[in-house]
Amino acid sequence: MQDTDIEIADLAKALAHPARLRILRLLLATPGCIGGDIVDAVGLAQSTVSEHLRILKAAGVITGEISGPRTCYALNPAALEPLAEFIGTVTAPSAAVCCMPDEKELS
Amino acid sequence: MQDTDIEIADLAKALAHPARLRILRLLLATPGCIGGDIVDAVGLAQSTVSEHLRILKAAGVITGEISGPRTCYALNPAALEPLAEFIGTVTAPSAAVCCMPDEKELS
DNA sequence: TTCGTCAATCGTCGATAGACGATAAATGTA
DNA sequence: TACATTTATCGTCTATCGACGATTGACGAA
Repeated sequence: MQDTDIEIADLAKALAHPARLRILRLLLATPGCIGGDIVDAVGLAQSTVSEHLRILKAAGVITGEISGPRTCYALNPAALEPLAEFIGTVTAPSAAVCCMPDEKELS
Repeated sequence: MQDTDIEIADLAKALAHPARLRILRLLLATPGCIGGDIVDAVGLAQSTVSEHLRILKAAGVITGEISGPRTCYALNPAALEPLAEFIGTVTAPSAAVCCMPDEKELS
């Protein structure tokens, strides 16, 4: 259980910064893959953005493969699974696996 | 969008520590509410646990009301909503609001 | 009132995170 | 080859995190 908790904590840590959330939103909104456009979008220094990308990549949330002179970043949503499961466990009182639009509104 | 991101980042930060995840699991597994039992369960110093509880409470993830000489902690799952929504947005490629067990396995 | 218990706060310490500029490495192009 | 572009890494600085012991405050019990 504590191994899992460390993994989940690391995932949460990867999401625990507005700049990284912004990067994920960018990758989500961009059909292809983007490289240095991220730097302009988040408004931080190139080295800082590179560090955030490294953290996200280390957590497995994104993938980055070198494509010529630039790097192609893409989302890897599956990596968030453990964290999503934990939150689901906490938010779902006891029942409701899925597909149960009962009195719990899901906005 | 960045206000929301800051809020989500703060929530993620609250989850970004194994001890805090452990506390949440304890609160989830405990029917009533518990006080200092948490200290024994997580195996850290009382002041350290109190600090973790303060962080969770500041994020709104738990509530703590004083009940006589001790404090009664309880989960507040609704506070995780923004984070859950973000993760849902990322993990759901584009369609599939819910109730669509297609080729994406949901373990 | 006095004591014991429980939780919060304070002060301190080392470790980590976050930001930046400067530099280096890789690659396509002139 | 030489150059421009793009990204990663390094070094440095400040701020925050995480842990602890010690102290304080609140409350019930003797």
